Amino acid sequence: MHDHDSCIRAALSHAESHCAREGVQLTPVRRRVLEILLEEHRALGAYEILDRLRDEGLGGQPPVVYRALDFLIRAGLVHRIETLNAFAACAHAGEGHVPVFLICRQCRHVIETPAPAGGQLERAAEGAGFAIETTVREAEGLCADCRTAA
Amino acid sequence: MHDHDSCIRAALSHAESHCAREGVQLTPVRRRVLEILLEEHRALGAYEILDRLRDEGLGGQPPVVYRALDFLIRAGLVHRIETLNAFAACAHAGEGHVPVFLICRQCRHVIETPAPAGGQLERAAEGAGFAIETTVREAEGLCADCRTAA
DNA sequence: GGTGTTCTGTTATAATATAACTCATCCAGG
DNA sequence: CCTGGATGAGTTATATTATAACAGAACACC
Ligand SMILES: [Zn+2]
Ligand SMILES: [Zn+2]
Ligand SMILES: [Zn+2]
Ligand SMILES: [Zn+2]
Repeated sequence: MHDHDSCIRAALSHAESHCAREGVQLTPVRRRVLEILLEEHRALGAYEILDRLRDEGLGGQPPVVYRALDFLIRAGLVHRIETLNAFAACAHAGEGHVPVFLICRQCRHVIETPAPAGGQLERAAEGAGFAIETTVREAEGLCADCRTAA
Repeated sequence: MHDHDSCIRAALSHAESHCAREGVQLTPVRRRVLEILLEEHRALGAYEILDRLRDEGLGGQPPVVYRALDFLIRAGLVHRIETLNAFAACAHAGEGHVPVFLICRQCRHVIETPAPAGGQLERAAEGAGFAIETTVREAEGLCADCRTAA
């Protein structure tokens, strides 16, 4: 099993030092959005996050949460999952990785696996003279638990 | 340069024989959606396609175009580009490939490159005991033309 | 001619995302 | 001090993307 409390603390402290180093602000809204994603430990839609914020009296309109997510994504602390139109806290913040996501269509869990750069996308881009800026690598299927359950 | 007329004809004839083989119908709406995507030779949003259909008196409501797109995607004739929430005719229909997309953020062109199976996604999945059903591989950046222009 | 199947038409609405403007705060330069 | 720029939050309204739900046409099979 996984020590979720210490995993959250580590991620938050990484976020703090990252923001301090970059000279940007981890404001209460931004910090709370990151905490929510870390606590849930799964991908949440922007409006799910917004509902949580609203319950806590912290910014009741969509732009608030979308701006916070933009910030966290630019900082590399959160990833957007294109396949789900959802967002998840990075599970390997600060490790210099390309994110690869495995999304279970049954239990909806998202596994972020660390991967080195230099896969098919990079090779394809090189062949075409294309300069990559960001990449999306996502797979949908059945996770190990759901496979054994079935 | 690229002989677009013959490329469209080839793709349509592949679509016809594929549907005949599978015993499914390439109806007028479905065929026209595929033609539009082939003619444009780029990624179109569902509502852009819908506007074109409407002009031709062929199905004026969103469900019509979304249903046609579902069909064409299931048939492997069209791909959904997750990064753009858009759709593009497959440039390698019938060649048994995993789609890899290079999306230029400047000219919005989408390059579909053929790629073999067995990249990072598959390796990551194997390590996690995850059974892949579909994959998304997309990169955003600058295409060769836009790089030389800049 | 009934009966199941497939496809389309239509209305309404859900879910996701952004534009545009306002206001508060902080802080460096004068 | 006080002021002008920068940053971030609040708010209203709206744009964009996608689906639910149900009705009717067309056809195929028995
Ligand atoms: Zn990550
Ligand atoms: Zn699962
Ligand atoms: Zn393809
Ligand atoms: Zn370009």
